[in-house]
Amino acid sequence: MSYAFRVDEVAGAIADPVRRRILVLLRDGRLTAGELAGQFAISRPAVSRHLRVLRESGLVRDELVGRQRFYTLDPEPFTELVAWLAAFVRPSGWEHRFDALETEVYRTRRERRDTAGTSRTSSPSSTSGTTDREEHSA
Amino acid sequence: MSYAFRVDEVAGAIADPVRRRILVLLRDGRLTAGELAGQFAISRPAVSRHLRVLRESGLVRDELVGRQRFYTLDPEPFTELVAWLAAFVRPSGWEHRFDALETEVYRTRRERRDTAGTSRTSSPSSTSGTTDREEHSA
DNA sequence: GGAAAGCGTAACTCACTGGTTACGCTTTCC
DNA sequence: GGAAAGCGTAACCAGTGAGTTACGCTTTCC
Repeated sequence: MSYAFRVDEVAGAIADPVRRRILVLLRDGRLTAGELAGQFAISRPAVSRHLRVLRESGLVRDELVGRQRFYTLDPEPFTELVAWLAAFVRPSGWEHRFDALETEVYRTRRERRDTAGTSRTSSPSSTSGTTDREEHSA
Repeated sequence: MSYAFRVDEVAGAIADPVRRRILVLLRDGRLTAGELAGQFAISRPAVSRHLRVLRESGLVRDELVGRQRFYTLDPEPFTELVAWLAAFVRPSGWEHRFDALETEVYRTRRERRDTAGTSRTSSPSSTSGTTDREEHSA
């Protein structure tokens, strides 16, 4: 028990390249909806909806300031997903170490708060690779 | 640079509840396609295609034995995804620790090999939750 | 050798997702 | 007060993804 409840939403949110790039952009500090949209070739409403998905999955938080809306990362869902993944990677007895990490993360999260940026540029990423199976095509 | 290349495929694969449950089932040891399909209410070909997605994302490996096909977990993509996620969670300077963990994981992975199971039962999981945003609906 | 078991694939349907344009609401500024 | 800025939402459309049934191939077993 414990983890693996919002995993569905969080994994789904992360599964999109645009949303992943939004998250990466937000890693350096908070940005407005307009600043984020400016980084993409797609329309502003499209980005707006991606932001909604990220909001609903809890990965970002929004704050309305005047007529602009600032978006910030919320590391908690990341932690949850990592926790779920850890069960597939841990050598058994891993979770203890993870919990320790989690504690530390929560601590330093506050320290990182209010470290806001304004406008920055970016660089695209994300590629794909092909796989071939062992026994399958043999 | 380093990680974040197969992230798209892996995240997409994990975003589906059926596939996640397959992974959970496989955590206790290898299972045949039929044994896996037997755990779901959906048709066998549907499960078969989920298995293909998991194969192509590298999360599982298959081995043909006679007329049955055994599926096994491959922890490596999990590790890659965790590495990508770590950048959002780490207190800075985290990656070193992660690399250490990764090393350890690879070591113990081999030890876990050949620990095959045959037939088991299961229990469903996965739920969802609603979120409400701070400033948004205010 | 032929029936049955075990799986994957093909063809098709239906729902969802991501994109676009049009629009409306709130805040700023002259 | 009215124009412009900043964003979200609605309505619509095309592509994708997950499910189904039908089918074909290989291996086992009598």
